[in-house]
Amino acid sequence: MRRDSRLSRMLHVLIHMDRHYKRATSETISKMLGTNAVVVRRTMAGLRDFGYVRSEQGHGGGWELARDLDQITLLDIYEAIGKPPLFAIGPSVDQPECLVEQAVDAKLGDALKEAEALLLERFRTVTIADIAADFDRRMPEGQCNIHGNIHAEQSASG
Amino acid sequence: MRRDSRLSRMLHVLIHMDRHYKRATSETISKMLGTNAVVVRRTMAGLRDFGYVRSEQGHGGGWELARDLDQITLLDIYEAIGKPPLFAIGPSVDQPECLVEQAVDAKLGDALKEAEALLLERFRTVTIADIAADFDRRMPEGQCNIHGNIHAEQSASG
DNA sequence: TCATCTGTAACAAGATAGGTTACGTATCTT
DNA sequence: AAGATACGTAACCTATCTTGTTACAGATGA
Repeated sequence: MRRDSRLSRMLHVLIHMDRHYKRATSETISKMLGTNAVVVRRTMAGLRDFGYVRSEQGHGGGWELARDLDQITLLDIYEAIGKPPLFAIGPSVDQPECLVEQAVDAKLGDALKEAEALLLERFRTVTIADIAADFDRRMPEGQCNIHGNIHAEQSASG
Repeated sequence: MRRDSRLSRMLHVLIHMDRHYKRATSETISKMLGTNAVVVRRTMAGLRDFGYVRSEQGHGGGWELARDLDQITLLDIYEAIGKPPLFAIGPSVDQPECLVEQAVDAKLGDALKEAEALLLERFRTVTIADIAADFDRRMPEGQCNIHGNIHAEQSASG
């Protein structure tokens, strides 16, 4: 299985929604992400449940932001997509009876917990608006439209 | 697939080899780990290549430690098993042309790199002997034999 | 009524660690 | 020399999880 890219994808989408779309259909978003509309609905369902976006059914419907980007942290989105596992490594069994194995897992678990705490702390203190600001700094003048067109073209060709 | 448990398993084995066996066959080790002899050979091949263990073929052969446990760090073993991915999350594509996506991945990548650096630093400063010492502290007096018998029984029943 | 959207179920694809079988080769014992 | 014991490795299957895809039901607006 490839690595879980839901967090990255959702951040990507939310910034585009803020900058380039007032309301976007799952189809439009799927073109942005290079994926499928069902995948978009599936992943964004969590964000809707947590109140970060709204969805409207039927003709003229789609997705829109329900909160300003400076009011949403990476941790919020991580939780909204269901707090998927952060680490690819771990113990072999959950509750080993072997005391050596317990000692190994405890030591390894300590290191992982530390790293996880650091990662989640970063997630907690970074808002999506912070990332959008990074984008503004990266973007050469007048590149906004060109950039927007990347996705527009994908949308047209799809 | 469940999480990669090779690091945990190898640490577990090395401590047992130090404490309970001077030389162990893949079959014996596989019983310890609740797995298969081929899996053991496959995983321990990396440790052999890095000089942490030796293997002897043929009658009377098996695996033995080639270095003291206080001379092997968790980082050593992590590298010996091929530095498998530490994180289960990551970007969707490797080199996105979208500048928003680049900004997202950069910010996310910074947080992940920090967490990875912390984790590897812990791996670097902890020796397997440190874990074995933790085991000694956990182990009530006289439990060593009982503990050893857990694996001995598994070996006998297999 | 019909086209447009979301909501979901169901299932296939892809990736990777782990499990299993099979067989080659080395080594010790007899 | 023969046989038993063990490692080395290829080949293939399994399990698990994200992602991709198809199909269809329900909601909404023209």
